[in-house]
Amino acid sequence: MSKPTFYITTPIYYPSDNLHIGHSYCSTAADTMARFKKQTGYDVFFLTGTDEHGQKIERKAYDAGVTPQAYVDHIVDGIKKLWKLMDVEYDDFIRTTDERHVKSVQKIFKKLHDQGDIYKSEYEGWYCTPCESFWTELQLKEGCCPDCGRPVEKTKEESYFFKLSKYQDWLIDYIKTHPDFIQPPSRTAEMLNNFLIPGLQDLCVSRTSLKWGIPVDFDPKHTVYVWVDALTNYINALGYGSEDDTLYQKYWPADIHLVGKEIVRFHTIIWPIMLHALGLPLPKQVFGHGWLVMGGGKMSKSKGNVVDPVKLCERYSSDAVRYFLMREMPFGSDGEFSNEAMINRINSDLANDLGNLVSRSVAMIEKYFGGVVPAPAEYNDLDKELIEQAQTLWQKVEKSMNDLQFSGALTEIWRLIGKCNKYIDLNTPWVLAKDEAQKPRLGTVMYVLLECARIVAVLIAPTMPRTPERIFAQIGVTDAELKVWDSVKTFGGVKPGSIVKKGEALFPRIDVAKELELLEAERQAAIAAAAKKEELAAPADEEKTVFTQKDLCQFDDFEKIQLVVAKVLKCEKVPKADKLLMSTLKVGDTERIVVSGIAKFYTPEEMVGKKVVLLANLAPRKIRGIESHGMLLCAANADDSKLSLLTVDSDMEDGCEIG
RNA sequence: CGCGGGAUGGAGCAGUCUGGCAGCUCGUCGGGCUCAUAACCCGAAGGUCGGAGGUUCAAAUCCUCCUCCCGCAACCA
Repeated sequence: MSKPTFYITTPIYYPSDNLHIGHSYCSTAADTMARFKKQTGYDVFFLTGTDEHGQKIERKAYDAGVTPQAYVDHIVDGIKKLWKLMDVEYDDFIRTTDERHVKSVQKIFKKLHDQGDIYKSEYEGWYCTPCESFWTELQLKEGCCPDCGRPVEKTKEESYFFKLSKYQDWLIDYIKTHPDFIQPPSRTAEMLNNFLIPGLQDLCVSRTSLKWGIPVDFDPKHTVYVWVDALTNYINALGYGSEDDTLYQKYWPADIHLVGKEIVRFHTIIWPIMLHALGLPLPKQVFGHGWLVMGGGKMSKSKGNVVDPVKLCERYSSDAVRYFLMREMPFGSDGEFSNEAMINRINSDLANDLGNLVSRSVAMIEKYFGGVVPAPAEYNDLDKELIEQAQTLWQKVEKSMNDLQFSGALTEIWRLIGKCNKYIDLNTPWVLAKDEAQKPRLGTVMYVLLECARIVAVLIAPTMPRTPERIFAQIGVTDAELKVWDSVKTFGGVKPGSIVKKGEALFPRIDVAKELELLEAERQAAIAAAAKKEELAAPADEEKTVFTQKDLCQFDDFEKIQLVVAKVLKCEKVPKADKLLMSTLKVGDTERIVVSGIAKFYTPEEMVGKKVVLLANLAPRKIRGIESHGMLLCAANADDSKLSLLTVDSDMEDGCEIG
């Protein structure tokens, strides 16, 4: 007797900054799906939340002069307001700083440890100072930090590791035998070829350098690193492992984890293995959706192309924004976001097609029938064709929605709307109205239109939660049973005799030119603001760039280092490497090849002739197959966004020693 | 030859699996209508389906090669 359950999640967002339209996109999709499932009779649980730990937030909070907790509290506040504004109605919002989550993470960590899937590394490891990250020998890429690529130091710092490698074959098998697990299917090949088949490495799951996180309770100097912390939110929110796990029992495994394509990897490799190790069932599906791109590029603050969903919703209504997001691009592939595209969508689909259809239908009933819905007389072929389309529409919508093809579902609905507008023209009610004898025919036409409007209102509800009621109010539908899913399977729900009432335009037409101008002005202002902020932040950052002096070094040690002036004779890009330049250097009477990761900052042409500083006696190393003999000294800021080669102040011959 | 995805009228996309008159939305132009939010309806113009070759009665679709774009990965002594 109980309804089937449906558990859907969004990723837990990282609250280091306010969310942008890309996050809204994902949450709107999840919400639309959740609403659709509720509408079609499922017992739905919709989870979203925030992933609040980690270095970046610690730093942001420090910069803002507040505690990390206070910092995330503030951002989370804004996120919850955004979801409210966008009618994203989640059943639970989990924060990784929640007590329930922290406790459960500790338990899970311990369990995995006790059963031997998490082990403490007994070997010396490698530490990347800028990243404050600890890596195993295996994780290193060419002997460098796999995150930032900078040199690492040998340290004895211990760390816990999760045995991913142990379950690799099982996972490959699982993915191959469950073709629906990773969606869209193209992602499956990506995961298998890039990560699984080459082989997994054990995963570092604790850090001793990280303070803002969940402590490993049985070894408190360790902090749980992101994986176990973030991914387990999906079961922790349901009370897994707690005294009351009824929700877990009821809803797990999840039906869909909706994630951005950039994190498909974590959800289809690390998370399944973690669950499997815990002896738990896997989510039925991980769906990687595409990104909203703007002007061809990813959104970024400095480009000034970050779109603020709050502004859009305030200006155009959340239903309009939701409609645009769900309609504009097929779910799963990337889509272009532009103000123009959005406004055009709103104008043509919502104002012209839907809004105007309701408006003209209601206006005619008021005009010709005093606002009282007429009873239909006999249906002719024209009517029957439209009716047939209207009462079978739900089947197409249902199919598309179940495949997460929101765009397809909406396209089908709008096909009916288009047909209705045409139906009006074919029947020319204004002509019928002039002939009293045609009154029954006129009534039939009006009735059919109104009923179609009702069906449309019901079907768009998951995507546009507010609009249906506004339509119902105008077309005089008050009975609750005429607003539910089953009511669209038979034509004829609207009751003759009910009263229609023309209201405000559902979606007022937008003046495109004017609006674009306004938005552009705002965008420019945003860029200026971002630039200004950066300017202000830059000096402050420098002050705060933590300069930690390393252990003292004796003169003897320094003597080991041989720095010389070198002249760049030739320079070319290393093929198939974005960042590498290969330079031929003249050092006195010798020549040598050095490979450097500076291609983003210098072109080969401008390198030629430069007098640079070379660390000459560095042990040679192969980089991308080329043996590099030494290292060009550079100054670089923390995030590598700025870099400058060291040169000598006045012209010195190559080969001169520096010291 | 690291792994994927993509290239289709001016714009954005579908169609490709399973070959059969090249389709949708927006825009442009012309017409119709007057119920409606200058909205709606009809019609037209506009594409050698990224390039070259091949298979076939027939190719956007299948095969081979090539070019360009986008992710991921790699790369940072």
